[in-house]
Amino acid sequence: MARGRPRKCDPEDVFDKALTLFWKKGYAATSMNDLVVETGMAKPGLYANFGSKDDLFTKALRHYFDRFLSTLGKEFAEADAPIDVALRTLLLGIVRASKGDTLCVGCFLLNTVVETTGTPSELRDLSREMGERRRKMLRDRLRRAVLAGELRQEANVEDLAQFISGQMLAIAAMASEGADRPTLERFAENALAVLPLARAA
Amino acid sequence: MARGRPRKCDPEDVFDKALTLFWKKGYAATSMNDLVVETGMAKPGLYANFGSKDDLFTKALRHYFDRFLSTLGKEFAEADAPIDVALRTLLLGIVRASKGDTLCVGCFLLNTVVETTGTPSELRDLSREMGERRRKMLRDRLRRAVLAGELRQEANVEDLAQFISGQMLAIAAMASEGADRPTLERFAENALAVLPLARAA
DNA sequence: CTGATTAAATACCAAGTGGTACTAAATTGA
DNA sequence: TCAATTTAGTACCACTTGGTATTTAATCAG
Repeated sequence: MARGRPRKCDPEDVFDKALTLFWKKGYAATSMNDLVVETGMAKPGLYANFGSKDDLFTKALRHYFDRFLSTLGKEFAEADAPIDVALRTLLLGIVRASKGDTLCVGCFLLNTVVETTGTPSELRDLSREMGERRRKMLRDRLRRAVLAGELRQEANVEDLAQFISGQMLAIAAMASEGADRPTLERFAENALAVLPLARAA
Repeated sequence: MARGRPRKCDPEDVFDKALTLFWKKGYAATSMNDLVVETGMAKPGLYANFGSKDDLFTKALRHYFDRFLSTLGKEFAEADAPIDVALRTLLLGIVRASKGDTLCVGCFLLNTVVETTGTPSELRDLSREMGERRRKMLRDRLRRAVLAGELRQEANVEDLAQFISGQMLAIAAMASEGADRPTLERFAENALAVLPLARAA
């Protein structure tokens, strides 16, 4: 096994570094040369392993979003915690992800959605679709909470999901604006303060 | 007066069109050639009138923000309306600005703050400073409301301003995600629902 | 009509863009 | 030792980038 010249770089490492750079600089501002410097893999290697710049970016965004779904998302959607606890965990998780110590600042998905708003493209469609999946995750969980009697029967699940989705975006945007972590955590708490209005008596 | 060859394009029109294009596509994805096509002014004319690409973008962003301050901002900061009415007017104004019929989608300032997060630059500093001015405007008005007895004496003006600032960003982000106007309006109403918690008894 | 003045338009520059053909190196199995 | 195989690395491609020098056109004061 492993015939031929051995690899210099682990493609997974390269992929992670590429994702990080795209996250930091965005699609347009990141050149293939930047990626070569950052990852240590020469250009033909990048194309052989990941396809075009567009392909690589798309894969990176998908990976980023899948990771969100399988960690914070899964925890939120599946855990048995009461709805208010689940929502608090989710928002504080977003704070941690948006302003981690070692990671990038902000949200890769929001960055992409903003960068691609102006012109129709597959990337724009993809990033918007991810937003829709996020809202669906919220709706499903909130609906469960209504059925479980945690939220009022008349609670507007659609609007509530949109509201929480907006708070997630707000946290990422404020992180990009330079807000520090305590500020974001207080914001999350204040955002959760509307919840009692929907809670069952 | 008006010696020399007459202008083909009104520089103000050119500037407006440049602002619109930067708003739609962002800094990196907009080339000087795009601007030439969009504005109808040849490249040397652009440089003569507005300086470098960076200069032109900076001027456009400043103009955009000044316009916000002198319309929605002024109305919010100076009008005598009760605080809840003023906040509703502000948020619904943001909805209108983020999803107008003829204008661009989203917020030019948010777009810039997001695009420039990853790397230090004057543009990053400028856009963050504008965010800070927006929060200061909110703090000042909220403090007035506290003094006027409209909000509880112990209300945390700092946090409340940050909360409203976040809602403004959320609206712009959701507009970029493709949300329609009624959705954004319902979001604004829900965001305002936290206000009673701070209102004086 | 002339010369000064202002702006438009063309052409151009070096550097960088996404992407690829080709060569050189390093390993394994026979 | 020698192909076969797989990767790394160099060099290159046509095209676009931000930015400018230069020429041409259009106006007005005298």
